[in-house]
Amino acid sequence: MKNIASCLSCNLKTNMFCHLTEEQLHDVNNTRREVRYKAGEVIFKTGGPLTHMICLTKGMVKIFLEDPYTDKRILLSVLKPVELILGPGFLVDDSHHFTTIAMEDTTACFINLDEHKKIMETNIDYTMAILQHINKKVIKQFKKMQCLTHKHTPGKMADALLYLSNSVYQNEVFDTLLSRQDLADLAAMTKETTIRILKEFSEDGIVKYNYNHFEILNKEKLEKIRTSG
Amino acid sequence: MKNIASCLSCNLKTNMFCHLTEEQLHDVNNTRREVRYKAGEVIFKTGGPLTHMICLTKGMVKIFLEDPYTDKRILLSVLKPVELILGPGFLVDDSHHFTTIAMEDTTACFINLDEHKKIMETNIDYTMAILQHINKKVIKQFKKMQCLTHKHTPGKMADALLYLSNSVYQNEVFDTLLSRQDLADLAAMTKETTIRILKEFSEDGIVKYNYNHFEILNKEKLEKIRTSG
DNA sequence: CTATATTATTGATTTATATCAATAAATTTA
DNA sequence: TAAATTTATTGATATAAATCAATAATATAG
Repeated sequence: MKNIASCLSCNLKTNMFCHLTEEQLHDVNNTRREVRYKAGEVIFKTGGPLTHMICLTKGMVKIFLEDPYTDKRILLSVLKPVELILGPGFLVDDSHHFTTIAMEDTTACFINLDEHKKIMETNIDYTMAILQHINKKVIKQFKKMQCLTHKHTPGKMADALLYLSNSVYQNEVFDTLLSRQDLADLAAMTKETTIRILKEFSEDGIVKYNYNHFEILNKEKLEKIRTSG
Repeated sequence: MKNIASCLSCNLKTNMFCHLTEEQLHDVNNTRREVRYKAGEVIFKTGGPLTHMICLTKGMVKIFLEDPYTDKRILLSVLKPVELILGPGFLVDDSHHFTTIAMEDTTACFINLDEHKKIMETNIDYTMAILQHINKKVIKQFKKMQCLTHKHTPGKMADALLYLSNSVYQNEVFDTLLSRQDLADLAAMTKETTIRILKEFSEDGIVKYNYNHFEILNKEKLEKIRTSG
């Protein structure tokens, strides 16, 4: 936590990197590559080789699970700066298990996983922070899995909207870069059903929207729909 | 890997513990508690305090995700000895996020998480093995999530049967302690649908079963059903 | 060894949601 | 700016799977 200033200086503002020594931070800073993406561009692709983790320093990205056989996808999460993206293939099969796509102009800092592993081996605070980061994701996944398998479409859509409002945009009013199909993939349903449920929510005065502009008008009701399912 | 003999001596046969020094293994061995369970008894309960991890040394257990509001559950996995069970609440909120239930006479070795953390802090090989263990689980979860959200009931049931045959019982012929409701929870459907699909599989000569005795007759066809979905 | 409770099975019905098809709006390209 | 393409919306229909209800089989308790 001591070297937050240094973290800021290299745009690696994650809590993670604040566990590094000045020397380690220097090493990371020297070996990292900054890559810029435009909206829609793929950063990581499922099945591809996992050689780096990224620190997202600018722009939002969307994380998809993809089925290689069907073209069905689950929108797992929407991530915003500053966030560390390290796939579960690390230490397992060195391949990507999700696809990462830039939603807008995005800057990602690529950090070599050999370098990362070397640091883990000598910096236990950092390693524990990584482990904590992973465990937090697992807990979220558990909740998502329960939501998607047990709730009906209104409950799933309520959950999706509350996720966007609470966790992503952190505002009751937000403009999203997600398409209707993305929203559908987030809530695991078809785009047609997404549209119909949004309309219902609108008619019930729960949300107000126009294209990609959304306003959560009645959060309590939305939470109720999420809970009751 | 050097001290496999010592691992065996204390029944902690997981690869994990083979990374420990003699001294660390000794410490674990001295602080661990061996607990015996009967069929149906709860080992960990969702929401309960996470103070220990367990090393399952005898008997199979089932791992459930539980929804506190509805009584719907997902049977996440069936674990058999020797397996380490460490919930994602570790380093996060120190609470259980899944429920662990003994399926038969079971022996579990409780290892204090403070002790465990202490060892992690001084033994990087062990820590990396833990991280690998967690990442492997995450990859499995991703697959499960995709299966449960996108496949139809025959595909989900095929997946469940192949999981039991390939990963749990490691045999085309097996007797399971899982009830029809458990199978339903494994494949995220109702028990009635489970029964109907099993019957269909039986009529098509894909599986043969009688109560809890199952035989996979046509694995290729079952795999095809899983894939096509 | 019967009575009771639990689990498994089957059938009839309902319902949620996907699919299909057509149109409308918005965005991109020429 | 118009044409073409993509994305969004609406409606009609089909269908998968849940729910409800009843019976059968098995396990447990008295």
